[in-house]
Amino acid sequence: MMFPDTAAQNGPLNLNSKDHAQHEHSHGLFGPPGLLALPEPSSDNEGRQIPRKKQKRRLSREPGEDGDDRTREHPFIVTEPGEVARGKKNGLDYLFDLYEQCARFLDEVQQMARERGEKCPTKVTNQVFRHAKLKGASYINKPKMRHYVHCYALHCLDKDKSNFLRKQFKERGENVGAWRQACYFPLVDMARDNGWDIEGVFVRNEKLRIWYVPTKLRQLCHFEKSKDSDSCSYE
Amino acid sequence: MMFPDTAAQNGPLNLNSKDHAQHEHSHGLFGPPGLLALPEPSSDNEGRQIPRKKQKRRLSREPGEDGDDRTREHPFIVTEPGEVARGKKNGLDYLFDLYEQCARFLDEVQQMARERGEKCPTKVTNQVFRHAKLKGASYINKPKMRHYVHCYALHCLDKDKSNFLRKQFKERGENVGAWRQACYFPLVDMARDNGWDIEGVFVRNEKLRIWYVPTKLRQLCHFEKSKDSDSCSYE
DNA sequence: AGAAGGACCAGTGGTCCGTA
DNA sequence: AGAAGGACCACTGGTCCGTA
Repeated sequence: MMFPDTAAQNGPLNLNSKDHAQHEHSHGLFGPPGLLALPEPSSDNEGRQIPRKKQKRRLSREPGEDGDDRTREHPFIVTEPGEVARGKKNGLDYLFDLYEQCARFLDEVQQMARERGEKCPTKVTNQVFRHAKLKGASYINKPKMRHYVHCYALHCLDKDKSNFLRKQFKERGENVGAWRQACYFPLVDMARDNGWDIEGVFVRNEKLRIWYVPTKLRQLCHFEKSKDSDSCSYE
Repeated sequence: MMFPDTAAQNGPLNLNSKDHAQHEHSHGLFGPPGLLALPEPSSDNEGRQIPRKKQKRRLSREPGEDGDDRTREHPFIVTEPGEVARGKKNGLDYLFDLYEQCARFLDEVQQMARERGEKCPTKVTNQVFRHAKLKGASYINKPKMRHYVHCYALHCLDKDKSNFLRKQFKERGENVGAWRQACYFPLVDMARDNGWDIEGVFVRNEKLRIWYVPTKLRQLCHFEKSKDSDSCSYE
């Protein structure tokens, strides 16, 4: 498949450093203008638009459209480690595996960026989610992954506590939302033990490094911290 | 000056962790909903909008407006180290000082972010430029700073070569644009010496770390690299 | 002509809320 | 009701080009 308009018509690719090895700064730099002109980047840049005109998003599906009928993912339920969710449900091991998949997709995006000399993301960005979708992982999406990041964080940072929490909440018959809320608190404790540097807690962990610290978690840490120092000043 | 609408009406600040110190996970977590509700962040967030409705930018100044007549900064000329530009010109020492000022403004922004528990920028972002303007440094702006980043980079990474280039280009009577172009090549050489990791070259330098690698420089490195490996495969 | 910077814009991080 | 995720939006990084 060819797109003549994008494939051809690159500006002059005269990087002009054939004599770049010669001594000092005589890089043929004083030639004609257009000297440092660079060709367009490869252009098949992971589905990103080539610019020109904001696109309109279509609103909800018209009834009567063909519709490839992508049904939603099954909701998560609280499962203990190793337990497979039965019925139209997904378990937490599966949830955490999604995070590992994202890490792999990020690796691929980084690899591609490096090959192309483009800036290389260090985090799971929109680009990574786009790439995942393109690679067929349609079950991965940004709101979901962001929603449970801190649960994954606990899983990475203290597997025992994470596993214990899962068992506990499963026994009590709590729903996913309750378990998710509960995951914040052990993390706040860990932040306290690390001088309230929750960012650092994330960055220092090999697997967590690539995930943004969730706003709510950062705020929780902030308020706990100010409470701590308040009571301190009354001692 | 008070803005009652923004200052009052914060949501319920029931972080509700008064019993946070008690054993294990009984953090009062099973109380009423709204439990993890957090108050609005401090809101005087460096001129950022409080959301709701995209704002229109005014186009160029109507003739006949009062106009505080902020004239443009004087253009830069190539000066040698220590030389003060005369006439309506600015010298390169002044240019480089602008970068140091930005670093200080970034420090301030980081300090504020940490106090407020907000995410803390590691680079000179829009927020930093906004802060600089707010603090009266109206002579600092993003396009200018981005334009000369690689010149500052050379100044940071190899002061001798940078100074030499300045003297050389001043002698030859070259204009700022020519000097600016010339600054790319020593940097490409440095990238080569560092396995083409220009990102790393920036990040490893204390002062450069906070500046984004300019697109053009990254591209230059990329094309030089592919040229190198091409000729290598023919040996 | 050479240069400074207001203004623009594709895309991002973040998350609300119509949906199932 | 609880949960999944399309869609939205303030803002960002990036830089063009009307301006002086």
